[in-house]
Amino acid sequence: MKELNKMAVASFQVFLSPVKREEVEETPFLSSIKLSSKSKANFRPVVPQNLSSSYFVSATYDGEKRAVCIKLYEPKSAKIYFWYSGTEHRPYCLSNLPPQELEKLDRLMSHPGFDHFETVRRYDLLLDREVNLTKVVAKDPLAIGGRAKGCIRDVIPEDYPKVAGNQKVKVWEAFIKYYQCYIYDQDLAPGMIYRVANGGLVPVEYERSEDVVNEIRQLFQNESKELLHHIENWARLLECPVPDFRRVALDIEVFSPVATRVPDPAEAAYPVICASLLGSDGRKRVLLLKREGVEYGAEKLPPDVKIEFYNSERELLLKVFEALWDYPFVITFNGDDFDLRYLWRRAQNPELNFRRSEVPIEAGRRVCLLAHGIHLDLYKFFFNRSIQVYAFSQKYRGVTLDELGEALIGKTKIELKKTFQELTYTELAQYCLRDAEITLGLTTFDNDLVMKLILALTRISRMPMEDVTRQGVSRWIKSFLQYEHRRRNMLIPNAEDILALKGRTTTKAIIKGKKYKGAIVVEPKPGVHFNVAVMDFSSLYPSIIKVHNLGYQTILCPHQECKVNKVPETDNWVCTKRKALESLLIGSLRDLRVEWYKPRSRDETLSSEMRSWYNVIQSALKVILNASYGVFGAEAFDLYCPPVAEATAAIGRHAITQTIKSAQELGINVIYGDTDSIFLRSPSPEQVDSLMKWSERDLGMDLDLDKAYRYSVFSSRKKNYLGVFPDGSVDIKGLTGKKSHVPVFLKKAFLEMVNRLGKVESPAEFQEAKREIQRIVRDYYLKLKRREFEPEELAFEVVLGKMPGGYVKTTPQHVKAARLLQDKGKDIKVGDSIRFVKVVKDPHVKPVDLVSKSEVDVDKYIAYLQSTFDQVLDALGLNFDEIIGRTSLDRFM
DNA sequence: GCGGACTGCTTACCT
DNA sequence: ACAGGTAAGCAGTCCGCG
Repeated sequence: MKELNKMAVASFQVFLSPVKREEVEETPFLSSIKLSSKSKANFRPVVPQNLSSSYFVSATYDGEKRAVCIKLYEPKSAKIYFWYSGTEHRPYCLSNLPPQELEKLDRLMSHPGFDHFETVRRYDLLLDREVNLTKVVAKDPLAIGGRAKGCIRDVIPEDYPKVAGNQKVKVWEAFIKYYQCYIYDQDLAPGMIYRVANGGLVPVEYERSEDVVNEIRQLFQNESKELLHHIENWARLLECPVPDFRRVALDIEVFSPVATRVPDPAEAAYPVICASLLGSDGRKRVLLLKREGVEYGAEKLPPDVKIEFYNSERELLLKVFEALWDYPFVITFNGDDFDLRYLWRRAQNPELNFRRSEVPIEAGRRVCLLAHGIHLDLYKFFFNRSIQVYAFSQKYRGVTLDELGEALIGKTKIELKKTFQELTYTELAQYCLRDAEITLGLTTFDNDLVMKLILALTRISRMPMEDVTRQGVSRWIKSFLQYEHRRRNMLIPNAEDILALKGRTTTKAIIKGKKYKGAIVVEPKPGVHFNVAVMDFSSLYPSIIKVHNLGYQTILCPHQECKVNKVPETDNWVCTKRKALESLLIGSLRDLRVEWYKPRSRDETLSSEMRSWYNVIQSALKVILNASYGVFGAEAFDLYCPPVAEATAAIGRHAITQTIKSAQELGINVIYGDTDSIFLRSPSPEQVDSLMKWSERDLGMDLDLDKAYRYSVFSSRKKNYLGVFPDGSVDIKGLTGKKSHVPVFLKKAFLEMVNRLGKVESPAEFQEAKREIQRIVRDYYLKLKRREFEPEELAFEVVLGKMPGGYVKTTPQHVKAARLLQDKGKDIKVGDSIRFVKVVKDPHVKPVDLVSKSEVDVDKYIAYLQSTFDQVLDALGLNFDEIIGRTSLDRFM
């Protein structure tokens, strides 16, 4: 085990005046606590010489100490401790110029942050050979790449051509945050357990069951040694137990002179009038500012909620700050941009007279972090598309506290009938408390699922918890790939170098403006098909990346002899001599999820606690795996390499076409397929089995039976079908009647039909069902004709993708409605759902609240009813016009 | 000046 | 700031039309 040297600094967090606070208890495992007498450090939590097992939860760079600060969470005391790196590691970047050439650069040599040169060797994966490089070591990360002019990474390529002509000079690894650099080089594992011994940071091996280790080894014995090694490494990170996170949810309310305006945190011009602090320890506090003319109110708050009144805003803020110094984790919803930012800005107000050291918030340009604990902004986390789609299977749509609360924990915000100023104290308290309840609830439901998910992602990505919650999946993947490069002494390439060598694609996308051809969708066979089996490749793209050795190094590699190893349908070739890092890492994650965590998350022989943890891990892996192909086609990704994405998709197309061919040769009727799946009409178990074996043998990939339908209904439209399971439940894909923006009137009609279809068990029962479906269609048609509806039921609900003013090319209907709302003084933001009804009069839309029954454009709704039902009626051999008794002449009229 | 054919924009969805 | 493919509706444009 490796011990790291560091410098030990002072003690514990101590509050001197003006904040009164109980003496902090000394915990027995802290051997030396030094209390700093310097007022500047009053509020700084400090470093113990010794500390028992604690979780590495965060890392930052401390500019004053010129050291990496690692935040350790000790779960028994439920406190955060700091550990600082020493001088053994310094920020650096790499250059291809030898030291004697670099020495010619005045601005480099005279840079106050420059320290020294070292000569190093690295493996350059693009060139497939070792290279000699100079490590330019600095005293401070800002010297390498600060915002000030003349930082080292700019100076080297700018100045060298001036002294030596046009020679190609480059720098590498100059854009890596220093604390990440430190994590990679010291082989640290965020999210894992460490202790501090004599001032050194020591990894702690947790107790692992021998059985688990052996079972994993057994399970993957046929894989390569390298792959097994990675599987075991990931498992070591992911099997590690999870602590209980002591945390507080914070929500504040601010006075506003204009009822419809939210106060701007950049100004923080108005007082904070209420704050809720809801602890995972059960403490529930609502802090209220006493104001003139405000009534107490009759509302009863729960008895365990402590209501605190403050005569001055300063006192109130001090109490809030006290909690922010105390709790190791602080949870907010949009705290980066509102709650914490507002508090921070407010504390700058000279009238409130706060000293810098009293304020626990460190406001950056886009984030607000805590000087002491960890701030997790759930808005950013739930906004993450990958989290939304893959971890929560689109259970929520809009990313608002209200919608998330409703969708995940069944708790909504309190609806206000009055403006903020008109609220009584208790009404305000209730409102604010509810927001904090939802915020905390979002981290506690399903046994702290969200906290566990964040921790799992922290371990995989090797990033601090704060960063994991704020950044997208491409950053997570980048981070662990950078770590793996450093582990192996490989040079982390510059994006432009990959692009220069491997930026071209050879296939033509079907969609205009896309870079390469994607997946195949099989033309469906329209009609009703009984006994349908759906087979699919488990994790198709990650499997391809694994099996076909794909990565930026191996695609279009420099070896002449590999050029025959062509990717089908493209001009790309893949290396036959080296193993790609991405192939190894994504492959091992895939195998671990598919073969280990997914089955065990459903294994009834395990405790429910174990199952739920395994379920968290398998969804974390799912999030990463689902993005692992896409990132190579995403310009923002540091290892952006379009031919890798192109090859992955091409091999995917090849795999599914071959599979369809093979199925047909086995005499199976393939009725549909999309990307990685094929739909088979009443195949025999033997046929299914043969196909699985064929895939395993000929493609080297797992083709599994995914689901079986009693019957399925297809129109001629792709990505558009309905399948009835043996138990009568109905799987609906892509049909308009299920889409979220469709008026409830149409959804209700559609649902009635779906329910009827769920009851059909055999072809013979279809006649009766068809008759009833015709009746349903007629009923709803007549309801529209007779205007038997409420405008509310006819509202479309479409989300604004931009600010209403941002639409310059066209003005879609929901934007027209949004602008009408703005005219009424409503505050409209990106992401808001706009509810509107189609009307006869000119702009043809109206916000739902302004519509009366008589203005509704009934014909438009009948047309919508038709298109909604046509998707299914086609397949049933029914015709909308005939059902409603409309002749072609009627339609002409 | 109007309608049809067309393209492009936008959203929601599938894998 | 993961990808491409598909459906649907509407907005805008162009062209023909005595």
